[in-house]
Amino acid sequence: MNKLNLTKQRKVILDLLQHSDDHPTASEIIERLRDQGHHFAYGTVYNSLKYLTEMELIRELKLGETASRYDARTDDHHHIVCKRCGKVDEVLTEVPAEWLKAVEQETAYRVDHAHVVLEGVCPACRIPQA
Amino acid sequence: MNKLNLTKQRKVILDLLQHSDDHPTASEIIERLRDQGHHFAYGTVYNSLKYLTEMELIRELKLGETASRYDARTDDHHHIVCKRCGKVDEVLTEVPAEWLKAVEQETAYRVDHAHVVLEGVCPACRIPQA
DNA sequence: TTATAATTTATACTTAATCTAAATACAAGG
DNA sequence: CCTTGTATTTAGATTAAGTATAAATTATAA
Ligand SMILES: [Mn+2]
Ligand SMILES: [Mn+2]
Ligand SMILES: [Zn+2]
Ligand SMILES: [Zn+2]
Repeated sequence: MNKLNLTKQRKVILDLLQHSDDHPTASEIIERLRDQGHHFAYGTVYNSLKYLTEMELIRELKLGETASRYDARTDDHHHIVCKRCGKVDEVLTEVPAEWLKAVEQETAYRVDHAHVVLEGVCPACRIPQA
Repeated sequence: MNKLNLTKQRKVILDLLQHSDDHPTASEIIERLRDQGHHFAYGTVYNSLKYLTEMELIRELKLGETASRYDARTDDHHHIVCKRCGKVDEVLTEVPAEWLKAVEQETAYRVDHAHVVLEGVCPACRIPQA
């Protein structure tokens, strides 16, 4: 409920994410900041990512890799990972509500949220190689 | 394709998992082994879990927590995590095949596998407190 | 038995992420 | 403009999960 405090560092990091077309990890973000001439402290990048996530300006993705990825897309959606090249793409097709109902029936949980991580092979990796 | 080599350590760990009704992490497994009087090296537990996973006798679960969990249930299924108490329960209801088809259409990926991690509140945590 | 390969063990190391304490920036109030 | 309190950044230390290494042990096979 607090008012947003976008420091220079937080703004730069948010901007970087909003102009990325992928889902970078913290260390990829640090690399890109370096490339842009910024030298924020390691901890600042983590703090900023946490702050932006709490403010719901970005989302933290845990896709089962060692490091979290970050996403400026904040609407509910899923992700698919290419098992060959590691590319992470968006999945906007929504999980059917009846399925969630069925899960509530089965488990007796109240279901708040579902995140699907799909694994597959991306179009580029499927092209036959010479 | 190699024949199974279940050493004493691997057997004990597999047995422990098969008799667990939850989804313990590696360090929880190490604790329980201690309680049973076993003192396997730290690395042996990790190696055994990796071996058993590769042999498909158990499955490694990455539910977005800091540590992997392990599951002796090897048929395809999903998981729901209670946001209050952290309990992890099984979800056997299968994701509709049409949904997977729709994702293939949307992304142009070939989809091999989908793992859903649901978040909700378990029945016990929903009981009104005094 | 002796040689060979696989596994376990103890320990060192890596990586992602958090914590800490000092330095810096920022927002009011006077 | 100056002073004071609060929030943030910084650099570096620390934690936690997991991996790597090399010596010791165990199992397999000639
Ligand atoms: Mn996304
Ligand atoms: Mn399970
Ligand atoms: Zn690919
Ligand atoms: Zn609960």
